[in-house]
This record gives sequence, structure tokens and C-alpha cells, in this order.
Amino acid sequence: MKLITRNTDYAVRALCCIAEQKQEVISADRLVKSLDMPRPFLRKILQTLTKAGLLNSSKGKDGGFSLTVSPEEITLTDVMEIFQAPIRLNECKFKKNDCPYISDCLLKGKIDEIEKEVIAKLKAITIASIIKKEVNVDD
Amino acid sequence: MKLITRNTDYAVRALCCIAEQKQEVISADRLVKSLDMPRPFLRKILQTLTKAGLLNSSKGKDGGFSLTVSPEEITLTDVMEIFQAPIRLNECKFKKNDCPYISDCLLKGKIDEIEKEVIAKLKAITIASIIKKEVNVDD
DNA sequence: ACAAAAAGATACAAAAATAGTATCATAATA
DNA sequence: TATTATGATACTATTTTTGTATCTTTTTGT
Repeated sequence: MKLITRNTDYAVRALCCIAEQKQEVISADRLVKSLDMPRPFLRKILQTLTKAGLLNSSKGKDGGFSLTVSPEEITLTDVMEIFQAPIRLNECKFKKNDCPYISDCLLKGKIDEIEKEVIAKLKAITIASIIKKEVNVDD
Repeated sequence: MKLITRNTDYAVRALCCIAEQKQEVISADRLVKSLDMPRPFLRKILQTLTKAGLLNSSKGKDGGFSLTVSPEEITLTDVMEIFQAPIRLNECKFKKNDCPYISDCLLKGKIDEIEKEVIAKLKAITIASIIKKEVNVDD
């Protein structure tokens, strides 16, 4: 049972890295070096994030990726939905079809409740909150 | 992302069925009929539950299965641990080895917190609580 | 003793999800 | 127009989940 797949994990780490660095854009190659993950896999993930609208990309020399919105605005659920969508703890599927017991399933209601809370908590985690290492005492 | 696999789902339904019926024991064949699931798969699940200590079994004519403890004492986590163990939202594994970032992973702490709460909630769900259809007003 | 009815053990197989590779096309820019 | 970057897409490998198949053992009634 994994809440977070490697796709999502890599994506989050890449987003953090992109958010943290000073240059305008950062290339896939440079990300591979700092993140130590398979280049083709990361490239695919970056492409997916771009298509999903979380990243800008520019081609050619000095091209690369940058965030489209601030790190505060990117939640963990945003990323999870891209790679693992939809977020359901409860699938209630039976060979592509709805489970025949879905209407009177006694487990479903209980799991649904837990699911709501999990999603709320995941939504509270943003790229910004992941990056922030310590609470700033001056704030 | 599934919190509960079919193994666990079938097992829970079987346990409910065993808990609810009046006879001392119930055979795999009778369970198959009332639960409508593949016989060999259910048999394997029943065997696993027996090995795990949740069921008693008796062979031969009029043999079958019964609970070893009361439905109140069987939690959802008990069953999940048998079929999906261990319950972790966060695996932090990288090709069988610990993820190299495990010590300073900023996501881990946050997910671990969520995990604790999820597990606590799953622990509160028992076979008895699943069976109980309505709150008894006389209580 | 022995046949029938049950569970036990175990090995195998199919399907789905996850993880990753490889290759060629396209665009920007010096 | 060569180089350096991403875009698109098809393919492959691995792991997990979901089953199936087959044979053995035990119990019980006759």
C-alpha cells in the first residue's frame, strides 16, 4: 500500500528543486545531476508536469523548466492527481465495473470518511511547505 | 491508490458472513454461495486467515470455519496486515533498499503523520462495527 | 476398511499497475 | 546550420495483485 508512487515522488522532488534554484530556468540534465534519478524517466515526468500546466518549458540552448505558479500554490494532491489520479482510497471496482455491493457496502462509508480527511491533509502540503526546512523564528 | 485490496475486501466480507451466521461452522462452499466470489481464491483466503489465527477450521464432513475471537476484537488493520502487510503509506524503498534520502526527506515526516491517523482510524473499524447496520436505540 | 466431504499445501498463471527505456521530431539560438 | 534543448510516442521490464489448478491430509458415516 503506497500512498505516493515513484512518479509523484520524483515529481515533487523535481518541483522542489526547480522552486529552490535561482536561475530563471533549469534543464532536465541539470535536474538529473542534482536529483540522481534516471534521465529518461525524469524527462517524461517533466513533460507530464508541463502538459499538466505546472511547468513552463523552453526549448533550445539555455532552455529548461520553470514553475508556472508559486510553490505555495502547488499542493501534493495536485501532483498526485497528475500521476495517480484520481485519489481514491476506495475504488469499489470489480473488473472495470462498479462493485455490485456498492450501494449497501458497510465498509465503504467508513473508508470514505477516512479518505476525506486524508485528502484534506494532503492538500495542506505544498511545495513551499516541503522546501521550508525550519520555522523562521523572525516571522 | 487503493487502501484496501481485493484480498482484504473478500476476507472482511467472509469474516462478516462467518460472524453473522448461527451454525457453529460454515464451509467454504457455503461461503462461496453467499458471497459470490471465486471458490479457489476464497479458499486460499480462508486458509490464510486460519494460519493467521483469526479462524478455526475443521476438516471432514460438516467441517468448516469459525471465528477464534469475537467480531469486536477483529480490526480492519488486523486483516489488512495479513494481506497487505505492513501498513505503510510511505514505503521509502528504492529497489529493495532504503531510499538514500530517507534521513533528510522533508515529505516523509508529513506523510508519517497522516499515516498514524489513518491507521488509528482503521483500527477503530471492527468486524462487529461493519456488521452492525443501525445504531440500536435501546442501548 | 473405505468412500465422501471437507480443509491444507503449494505451484502456477493471468492481468494490471508501476517503473523505466529508446528513438525520433521539433524548436530555439548562436 | 549545427548544437542544445524539450515534445511526442512507442516500447519493455518489473512488481503487485488477482486469481487457478492440483494433489494431500483429515474427519466422519457406513
